[in-house]
Amino acid sequence: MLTSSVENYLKAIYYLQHESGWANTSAIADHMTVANPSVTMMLKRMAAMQPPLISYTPYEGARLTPAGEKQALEVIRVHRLMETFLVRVLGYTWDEVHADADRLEHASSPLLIERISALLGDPVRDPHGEDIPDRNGLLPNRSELPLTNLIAGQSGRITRVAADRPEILRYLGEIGLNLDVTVEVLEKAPFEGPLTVHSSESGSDHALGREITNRIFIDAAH
Amino acid sequence: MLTSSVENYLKAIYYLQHESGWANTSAIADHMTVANPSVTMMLKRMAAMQPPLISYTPYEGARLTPAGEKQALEVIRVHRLMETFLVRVLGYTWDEVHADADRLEHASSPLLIERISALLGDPVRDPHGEDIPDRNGLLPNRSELPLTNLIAGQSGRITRVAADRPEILRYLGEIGLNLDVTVEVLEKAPFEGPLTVHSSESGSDHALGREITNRIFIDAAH
DNA sequence: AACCTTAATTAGGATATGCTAATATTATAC
DNA sequence: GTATAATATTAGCATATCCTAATTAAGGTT
Repeated sequence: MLTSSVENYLKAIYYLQHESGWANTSAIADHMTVANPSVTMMLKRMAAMQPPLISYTPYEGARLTPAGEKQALEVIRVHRLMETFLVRVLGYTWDEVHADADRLEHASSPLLIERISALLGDPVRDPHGEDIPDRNGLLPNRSELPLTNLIAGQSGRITRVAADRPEILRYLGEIGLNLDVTVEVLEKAPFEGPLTVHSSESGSDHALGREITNRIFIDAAH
Repeated sequence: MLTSSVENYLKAIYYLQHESGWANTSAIADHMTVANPSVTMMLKRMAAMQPPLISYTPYEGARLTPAGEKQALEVIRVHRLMETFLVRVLGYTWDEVHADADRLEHASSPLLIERISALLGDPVRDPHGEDIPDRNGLLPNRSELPLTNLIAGQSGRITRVAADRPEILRYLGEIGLNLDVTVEVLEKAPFEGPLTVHSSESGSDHALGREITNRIFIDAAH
């Protein structure tokens, strides 16, 4: 069985690899709030495991092997199931779930995971709209685009909010930007400036910087 | 914050102290399936903590300080809440809960604990009939006696089953010896021999050794 | 092509937890 | 009251994970 630490590295590498195709030492260190040498050590260990979880090229970085990706998807499945459970069963808000899910994900037996999934009706989306891998690690293909990509006058349904900081999630919830809400872009300031959007839920308008609108995703199926 | 390891030692010391008034090195080592020297080391560390969790006398053993007892009761509270949750919400049987609760108890935030307790209606008894300490670590006083102490012809309600091994719990469940079931002692063999008991739940009779009947408790309020 | 910057690695150490083998202490038995 | 058995501790070592400081490698500049 993998240690929690290894599971956390797997998650980090998975995310970085899916953002930029490659996970280098500093990026992992940043993502995990850990010093660089700790990452180097761990990458070597993970590459030396039987079977190897990553392939590692010094001075370049790491990529998940198929075995590593399978494990990473399992951890992500549990994390997202836990977040869903915390919101749906225990009444957490979407900004409260992350830290607790992070701990629970390392303390879950296969039985617990199955029971939680069944209790929730085998959910496919967590409280932030992230896909929940199924038992086999399969993710649905979705078509969505960042809110930033809409032009003024366009509107769409929020399918995912990939904000990492709880404060941002709380703020978005407060101004009515929740999952499945329809938003309309009223104005898009030039020079990479903010977007002014209207929430159908709250009925109010708000200006949002692009660091945020890049992380709010809209159904592209229209 | 305490590590899981320290939390486990606290639990072990608490149990041993309540069984025999004192927790010595070997007993702790046995209870935790760990080598003796590991225990000695840990006891020293726990006695040196600020505030000390135990008082430790070399070659004698350990006792919880008030601070240690408070922490131990908190861990036990979480453990028993988790067991209750696993049974009531996730449909575990009483023999399946222990290992999972053992891991979850170390991964629970204060918020999680409060929410679970509230969801369950602040339960006071876990699936084995063990008392759940309240938020302040207080335990109700109960009057109960081991099934062994009944004489032939007496009957009573099962209030607690302190069997540690899951196989025993499973067996007891199968023959209808569950919490709150009324049992009658039909026969009590001499020379510390087995008791033959009748379960009102299953309607069947079974002979049980005293290692088991010592761990089944009956309401003494009658 | 030598130089500099940035990023990554190695060197050396710390902490928490476990182990086995060797030693010391306490308790028991004559 | 000494010898022995049972129990506990110390010594020495291992692993997983983290750290800081020093060194090395890679990539871009002149």
